[in-house]
Amino acid sequence: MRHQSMENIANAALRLFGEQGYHSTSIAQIALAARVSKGLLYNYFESKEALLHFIILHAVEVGEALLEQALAQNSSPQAQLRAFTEGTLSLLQKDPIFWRLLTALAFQQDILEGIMPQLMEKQGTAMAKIIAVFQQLGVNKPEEEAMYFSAVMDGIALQFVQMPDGYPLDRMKERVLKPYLDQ
Amino acid sequence: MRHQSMENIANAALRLFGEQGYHSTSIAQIALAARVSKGLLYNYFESKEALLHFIILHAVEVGEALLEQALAQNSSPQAQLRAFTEGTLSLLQKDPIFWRLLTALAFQQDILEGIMPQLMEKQGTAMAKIIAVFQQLGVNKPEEEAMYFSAVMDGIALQFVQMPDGYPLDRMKERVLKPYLDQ
Amino acid sequence: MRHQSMENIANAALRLFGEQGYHSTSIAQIALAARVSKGLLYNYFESKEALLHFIILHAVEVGEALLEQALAQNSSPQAQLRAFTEGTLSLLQKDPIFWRLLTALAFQQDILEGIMPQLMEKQGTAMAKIIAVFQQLGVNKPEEEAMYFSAVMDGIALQFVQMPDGYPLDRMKERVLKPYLDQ
Amino acid sequence: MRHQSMENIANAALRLFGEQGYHSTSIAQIALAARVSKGLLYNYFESKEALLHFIILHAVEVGEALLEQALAQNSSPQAQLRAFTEGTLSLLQKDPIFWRLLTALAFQQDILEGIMPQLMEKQGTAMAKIIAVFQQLGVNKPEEEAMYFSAVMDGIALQFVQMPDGYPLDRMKERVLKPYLDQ
DNA sequence: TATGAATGAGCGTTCATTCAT
DNA sequence: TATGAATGAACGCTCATTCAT
Repeated sequence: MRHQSMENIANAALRLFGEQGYHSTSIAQIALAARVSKGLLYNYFESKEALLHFIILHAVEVGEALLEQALAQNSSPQAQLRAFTEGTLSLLQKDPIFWRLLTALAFQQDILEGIMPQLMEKQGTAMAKIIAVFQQLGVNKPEEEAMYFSAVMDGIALQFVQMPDGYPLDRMKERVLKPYLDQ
Repeated sequence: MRHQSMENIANAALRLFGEQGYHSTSIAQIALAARVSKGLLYNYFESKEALLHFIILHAVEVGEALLEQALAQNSSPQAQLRAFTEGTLSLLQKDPIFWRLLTALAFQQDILEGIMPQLMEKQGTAMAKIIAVFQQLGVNKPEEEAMYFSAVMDGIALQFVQMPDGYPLDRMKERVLKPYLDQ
Repeated sequence: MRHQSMENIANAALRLFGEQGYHSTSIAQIALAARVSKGLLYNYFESKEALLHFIILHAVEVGEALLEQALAQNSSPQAQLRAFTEGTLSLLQKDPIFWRLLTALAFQQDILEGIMPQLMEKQGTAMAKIIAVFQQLGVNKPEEEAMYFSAVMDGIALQFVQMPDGYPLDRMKERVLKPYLDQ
Repeated sequence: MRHQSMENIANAALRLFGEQGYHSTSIAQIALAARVSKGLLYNYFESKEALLHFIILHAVEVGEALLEQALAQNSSPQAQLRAFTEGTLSLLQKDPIFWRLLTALAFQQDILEGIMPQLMEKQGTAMAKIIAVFQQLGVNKPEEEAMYFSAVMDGIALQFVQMPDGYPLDRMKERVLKPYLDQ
């Protein structure tokens, strides 16, 4: 971040996008919340869409780092899978609003068009790593299992961000891991 | 449906909302696609939001009917679960754009506010029926398992609507059912 | 009135224009209140404006008739003035909403443009008759006095229609007449 | 007034509302006449209605100041009454279009709803002061006389704004005052 | 005589974006 | 670096009016 103002803007935008949705949040609101002028915002970000893309890419990088770390800090595939799962769900728990935003955005192609290629590429890379983990786990069809696993994680995230209070995240986590870590 | 025009409007709106998102679709576009005037649209729907709600509720009712049928036309819980799973995924396959719209909407509270209560109620009713199926299946913690199951289904739907071409929906289906139907 | 429907329409329009104002009343509202279709309304009246003009001219004719009668049924100018004054104020009292409409319209040239000439002519005719009464009363400058008198009547009407409840219409009436009828 | 533009807007709106009526004047027309964009208008005024209210309250304050001054700068009730009467009529003469607007508005409740309370309160305060003047004049029933006086003033204003050219405003003024100031 | 589905111009309003300062 | 006055295109929506039936 080049500047405090830039960080303020990104944070305010993140919060407001998450709370109200992208389209329902105006530049004026963001500038007000960030305590800067609308003009300044355009010094840092080319457009409203560029601001959004900046936020999204930041988030995705957090997820990448998490996966990276889970793999690096553990040697057995079991431990890696557990670390990644726990890390992901704990991110969710720490900032549900943010992940709600991301989930919501995942379905609004009108907004994502500009960064879809980058996102797809990053997702492909991550998927490859997860497949490798399942391979080492020795499951039957590692690709299919990785896909199933990531569907489950997505589903849990989806349900959790919809209803963060009272969702049994921990029990779900154990339920996800059980088939792989049992025994 | 009072008239052909009303159906045209609802269909055009569904397609455009699904393709471009709700906010990025204008009334003018819908009217154009439905080959009616903007004014006529307001003879049938009170507002853009009301038009959306109409579409959503229609969709939810289709889902309800599916569950109903799966339960009614099968007696064993195994057959019921399979029928419901297959029915759901076949709906997805038949009209991915539509279900993409629905999934996207699930995260845009600014839009849903008006019908959230109705949706929550319907969802609660459906969940109760699914829990009952798992109870009859004799699984350990039926509530938790139902939740897990619905997370998996949501995750698969989510991934499928994101990438309908090439997604191995059938293999995922078998993967979902296996733990419950395997001997 | 050619027809019951026509009367229904005119009455409904009168009431709604009076209650809500001309611009804030829609043709749809009038048709609904008159229990006819919008289409039928256009069988009887060329346009919304024509409907308004019809109502206004009707009202003005009522006023003309009142003045006529006050003059015809009384021979002394004192009795004529009293009869006209009392008649006018009793009309006000009988249907304040209607006269409020008329008063309001008197200031909306955008609406009146089409019938201004007719109204001016009728008003000139009436004024001439009132001047004649003051002449017979032997006041100093009958033209000026007639103008003053009509200003007073307008002012009272204006205040009364603004606040029909509790306005001391009778006492005002006596106050108006006193200078002319005393002794 | 924060800016020249704001003044331009208010002046243009005043003129157009007065000439064409509130409903028949569009925001586009006002912006055009004020030589600003439609958008800018909304930087200064929340809505078309708020713009109107701003104009009205400005006008009413002018009237209040006039009464205040008439009372403060004269000690005898005769002089106060004359000063107020002359001041009022000279305001009328200076800007008939503006007062025509105000008079027209007095009858359009659909528009006034938002500021009626404020207006009523101001009017009550003014009326109390006028009653006090009549009390000091020693007339028979001061309240009633004040009401009559204000009806006369309203009636004259009404007729004058309807037909500013050729209306004998001065002679009417003298006619109004005569009963009170004559010896 | 009577209907109401259908039209389309025009409305008030919003908001991402620009630019002189 | 920072402002906020100013723009203008686009939006959702209304409504007087028409016309096939």
